Amino acid sequence: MSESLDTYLRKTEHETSPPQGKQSRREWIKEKSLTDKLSRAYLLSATYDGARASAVLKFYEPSAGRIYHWYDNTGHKPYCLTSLPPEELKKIPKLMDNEGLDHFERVEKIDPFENRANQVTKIVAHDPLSIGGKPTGSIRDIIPYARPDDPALKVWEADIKYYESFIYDQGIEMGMPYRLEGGKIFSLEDADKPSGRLAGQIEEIFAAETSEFRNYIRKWVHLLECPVPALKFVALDIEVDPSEEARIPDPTEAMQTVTCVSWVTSDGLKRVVLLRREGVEEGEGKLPEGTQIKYYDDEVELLSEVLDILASYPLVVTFNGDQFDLRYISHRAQRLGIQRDDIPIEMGREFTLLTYGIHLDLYRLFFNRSLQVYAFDQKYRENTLEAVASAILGRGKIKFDGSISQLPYTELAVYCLRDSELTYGLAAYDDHLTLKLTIVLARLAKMPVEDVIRQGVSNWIRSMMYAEHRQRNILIPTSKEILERKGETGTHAMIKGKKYRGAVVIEPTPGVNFNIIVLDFSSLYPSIIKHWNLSYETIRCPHEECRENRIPETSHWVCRKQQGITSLLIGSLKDLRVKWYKVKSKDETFPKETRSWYSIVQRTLKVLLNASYGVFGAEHFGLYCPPVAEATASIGRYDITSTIKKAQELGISVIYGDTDSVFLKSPSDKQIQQLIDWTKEALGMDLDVDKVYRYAVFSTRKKNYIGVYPNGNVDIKGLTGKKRNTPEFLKAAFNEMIGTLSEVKSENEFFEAKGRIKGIVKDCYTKLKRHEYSLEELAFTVVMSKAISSYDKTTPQHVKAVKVLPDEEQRRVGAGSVIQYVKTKREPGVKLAATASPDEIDVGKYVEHIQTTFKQVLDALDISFNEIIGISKLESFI
DNA sequence: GCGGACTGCTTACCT
DNA sequence: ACAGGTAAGCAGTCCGCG
Repeated sequence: MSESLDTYLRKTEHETSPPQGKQSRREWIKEKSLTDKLSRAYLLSATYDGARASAVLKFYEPSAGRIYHWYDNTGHKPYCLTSLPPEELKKIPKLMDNEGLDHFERVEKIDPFENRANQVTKIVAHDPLSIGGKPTGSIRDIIPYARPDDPALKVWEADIKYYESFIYDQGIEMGMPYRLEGGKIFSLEDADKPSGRLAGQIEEIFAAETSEFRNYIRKWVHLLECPVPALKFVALDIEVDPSEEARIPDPTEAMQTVTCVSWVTSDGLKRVVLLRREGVEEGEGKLPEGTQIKYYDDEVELLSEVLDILASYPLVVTFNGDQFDLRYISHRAQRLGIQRDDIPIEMGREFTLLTYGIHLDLYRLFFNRSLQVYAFDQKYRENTLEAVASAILGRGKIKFDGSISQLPYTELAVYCLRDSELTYGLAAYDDHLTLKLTIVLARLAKMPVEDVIRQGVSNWIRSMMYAEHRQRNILIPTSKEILERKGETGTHAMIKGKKYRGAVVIEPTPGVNFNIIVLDFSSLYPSIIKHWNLSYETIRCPHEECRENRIPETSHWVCRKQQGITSLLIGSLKDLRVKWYKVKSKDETFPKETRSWYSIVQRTLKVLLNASYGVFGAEHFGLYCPPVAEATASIGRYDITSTIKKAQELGISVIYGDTDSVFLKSPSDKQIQQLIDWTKEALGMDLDVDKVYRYAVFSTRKKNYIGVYPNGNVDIKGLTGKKRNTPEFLKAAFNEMIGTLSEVKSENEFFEAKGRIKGIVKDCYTKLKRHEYSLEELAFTVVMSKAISSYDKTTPQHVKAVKVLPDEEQRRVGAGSVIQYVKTKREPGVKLAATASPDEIDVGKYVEHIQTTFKQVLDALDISFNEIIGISKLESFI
């Protein structure tokens, strides 16, 4: 063992490998991770251990920075539910002969549709796979097969992962602190109750709500007020010799040598290990100060050190480690003869997990669309380490020319270490925002952090709702059952192929308008879900007397007798966000750390709330219920249309509106207040002043406008000049025009501004004609959303540009690649920017692009594009 | 054989 | 594997045109 390795192993305070020859490392890890006493440890993960046939919880103990495993000893077992009584089940030989079957139990469950208790049979098994998951002979498949003609036969809750079932049944609080003693775990809820003053304040805010609603608020507050400890973690990255072909190494084959591995830890260590190879030069790369570097002659020894790290850190963070780094390490180690049982990596089909600690693949987290948009404010557009890190950390990967196999040692080390540093930065920046956000989601979704990071918003909401059902002893219905009872949709979508009609967009009034007030319904859809008691069980409820409680513009009605689960869950989360976390995150009387925590909480809630309506219209969602989605959208249309009508009655002119907003032209304070009061009274909805524009510019196009704030800041929505595929020369000219507009303070100043804008457009046109723009400036930048071969219906321009490349170069362009191309005169009309020359450019096409980009604004200013161009044509003659 | 009207595909955006 | 609505540009098809 090297000296430097010894240094950091002392820091981790426990050994990483078993005594020589005693037992396999994975078994040894499991034993070493057991404890019978912990005063405070945070539950981060759960899984199922097949060998021990029980659920395992993984706790993080902050003072030692260690993970401890707790094996369930409560006797909880996998099960599913069925409508068949035990005596009928006993008549099914295949079931009775099933080796996994343990026993039957008669249990009472509340039927969510009828809201009454029912007897069902619980089929308990020895192991999860016997319930469902075996290719043939799983219990969940045997039962319906045995009774094919029985339409009333039902099997429920058979497709929930076992550890999820365990979490839900036991009310396990993911992400929360626990005490462990005498083999039992105890929630530390009393120690973490918000201070009396705070709890009192929150109680006061919700005093008018029902006691059921207030109970939900208390549950959320308990989960969301509890702080997150500092986490010890390592970020890791590997490099592989691409050797002969310049293809991406295959992690399941793992044919190529691992040449370099680097890692950066939360306790300040930076280390690079390199493999000595023939003909590689030392190099002149400069590693950051304090970086440890070690050369190995033997790849097995190098990998052993890496496996030690993976066996000793509680949290391992990678960027694409699921698909590449950890997978490659595992297969490579096996290929080189290391025993499978000595590799502390657990491989699934899509995930790669760790035997000891927890692996978080940040690629999957940053790839999540909901988080990208709502948690990270669309700061990055592509899902590469380079793009995400540059946007968030302001620092990108190391660039070099040629192949990675040609890099000298120190250059390779610097390159590899940078990737680890960036990955580390993505986990650590902004006071560990990424990790905290993950833990908040784990608490709300009742899901292990590893699953949170790898799954989408529909699974978070599914898990949150399933847990709620189990806690209230409500039977979780199957998707099929919901669909049969509640049916499909009835409205007609505007877009072909969509299931139902969505939001309305108001035709804008073209032109420039000063003093624009934008009002919007705060959290429109969650508010509707709360106010209208929407949920899969309450919509189209079985009660005759509820049928008159109609949803506008649809044939749906909603229950008046029973409070809907979705309505309660989403309603309480929404109110808590709006009335507590959002306001208090800006309250200067709170300490800075509290405000920053509140800001993370409110952003996380926003992610969940924004998706809460959409999931009901998503077929793969566990509680898919199209009428709920359709009703929500329909009420939204009703609310905004009647608000606009009311505004007009009040004498306010409405310039524009989209989904949940109305743009009003110079309304008086009194008029605004009247409208707000009316929506509260008539619709039960909160309408707020969202933005005030000094002036706004509209063309005839929807979802297209410029809004200038009193301080000169500018909102640009939907305009071509802002889109990321627009060539730089157009973006630059467009921004120049925006700069001019931001300085306009009154209608009088517009005259001069128009003159300057004409100048900007004309200048852009002239420069184009004179070939003064470089190819980079002229390039369109388009993301290829799928593999080249999948473009079988049409061949878009960016694909055309790639298709002229030789095959081996084409193969390197896959889904997610960014293509830069210019438009050329000769067939096929496009060429990659890097391969084109300035004289091939199709100037005429580019003039059309100048026109569309600026027309969106010129129209509103009453300026004609041709007039501008005409002038310049005249000048070019002189 | 060619051009205009049309539909469909694709990307990027808005709420 | 949240949803639907809009803009823009191009690809591909159909039809009329003696």
